[in-house]
This record gives sequence, C-alpha cells and structure tokens, in this order.
Amino acid sequence: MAERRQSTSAAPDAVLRALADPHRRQILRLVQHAELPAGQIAARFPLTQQAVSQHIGVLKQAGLLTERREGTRRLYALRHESLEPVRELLAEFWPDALSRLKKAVETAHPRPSTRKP
Amino acid sequence: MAERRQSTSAAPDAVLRALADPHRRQILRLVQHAELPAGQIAARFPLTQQAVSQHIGVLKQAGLLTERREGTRRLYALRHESLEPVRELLAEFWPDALSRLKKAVETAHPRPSTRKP
DNA sequence: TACCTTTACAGCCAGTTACTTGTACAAGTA
DNA sequence: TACTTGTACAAGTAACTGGCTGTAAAGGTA
Repeated sequence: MAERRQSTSAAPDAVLRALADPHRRQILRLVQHAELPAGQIAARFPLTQQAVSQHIGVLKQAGLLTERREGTRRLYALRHESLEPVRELLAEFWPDALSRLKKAVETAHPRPSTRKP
Repeated sequence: MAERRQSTSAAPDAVLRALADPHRRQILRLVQHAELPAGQIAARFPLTQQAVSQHIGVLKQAGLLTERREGTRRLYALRHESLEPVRELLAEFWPDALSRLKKAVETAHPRPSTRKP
C-alpha cells in the first residue's frame, strides 16, 4: 500500500516526525534567518554535542536543513520550501485555515488593491 | 538519566506526532467531512480492529478527533481547529507560505472588500 | 610533523511505538 | 435469559527513538 506521491514533497512522514520534537523545532528557530555552525547550535542546548548532531541529522534527512561546509565547520540553515508538505496537509484538512491566514496576512501587510477582477 | 523532554509547549508535539503516520492521516481523510463509526474506519485498513482503535486513540488524545457515542457505536469526526498548532508552526517557520495561501484563496474565492479598519 | 578544533559515526541502553492476540464490557436482539 | 455486535482494554514483542560515552576523521595551526 502507501503509493508514492508525485508531488514535489516526498513523504510528509519524515518532515512531520522531525517537527514533532521541541529540540528540533528550537534548532529550526535558531537557523531560520541565518546560518549557524553545528557547534553554536549545540551550545544552546543542555545536551551533548553528539545528541544535537543527531537531531541535525534528522532535520537534514527530512530536507529541513541545508548544509554548507566551511573549513572544519558545517553551517546549517532552514530550507523553508521543505515545509511544503505541512502546507499541503493544512490545505487538505483545514481549508478554512487558509482564509484565516489570508486575514492575518492582510492585517499584517495591508496592500492597496491586489484583488482579482 | 536522560531527563525526558521538558516540553516548552507540549501542544504541538502530540498533534504533529499523530499526523506523522500515514494510517492516521488516512483515518482523518475518512472522517474529515462526515462522522464514521470505528468499525467502518477499521474496515478500510489491512490492520486489526484493535490496531486501528489504537490509532484512533492517538488521534483522539491529540485532540484531532471528536467522539460521539450512539448505542454501542462510537462515531468519530475530524476536529479541524485542532490543527491550529500546525498553522502556527507554518506561520512561524514559513511566513512566505502565508502569501502563497493568500493568493490561492483569492483565486479560489475572490471577495469584494473585506479589509479591517 | 604533532597538536587542536570541529564535527560526525558507532555502539549501548531505556523508553516508546505500532503492531499482534486475547479478553472484557456495553448495548441491542431473540 | 443467552447470544451477537461493536468497541476498547491488556499484555506481549520487534523495531524505533533519543539520549549517553567513546572515537575517528577532516581541516586548521605551531
């Protein structure tokens, strides 16, 4: 069973499972606006470097992180597009959320007139 | 040892973990538009009734399902609002997705004028 | 060269998950 | 009452997860 999706997103399983951990979400927060080396990420947690490295591995495998090597360091950053499966899931199960998001966007960044004729 | 997860906010964890399983997502698809008794849900899967019952339990515990008893049967339905943590997560990590959703909504349901004062 | 820094890999372990089979219980029906 | 149906609860198990410690490898620096 479990037929393959032909969407740009692979199985959403890995993405959702990766996101279902507070440590990993915190890692994403740290790298969502700028790259950070693994060591600096690890320093923010009450875990060993190795444990954080494993979390990074999970996020990387889910496609949520980009990795760039610079000398001995590895710089990580959030790959925003990889959240596409989450958006699809929301669109499928809670289409009403779309309009709520729409309102939120309009309130946050009101545009003069961007409506379709 | 290994101090267990000190959940910053345990809310999204249960929802995301519950959603990170294809069987459970399929259950949600079955009940997203209409109630269904547990037995009819179970009949759609190549699993035992008990296994599906456990999946339903996970979804219920995450707040994703409502339960209504009718005689010996228990009718389940998707509780859409429980996807709120998913929406929040998307808003936090992929704000650009909001405008993409906004466009999708505008294309689907163009409104005359519904702006906030 | 030797040493240090940065990071991942390997192996171990306890707790969790996703199943299974067996059973109990509540609510209809004969 | 006894029987059937619909469903959850209980206990067992293999595989997975998330932490740990120890170690190796890649790349700088003296």
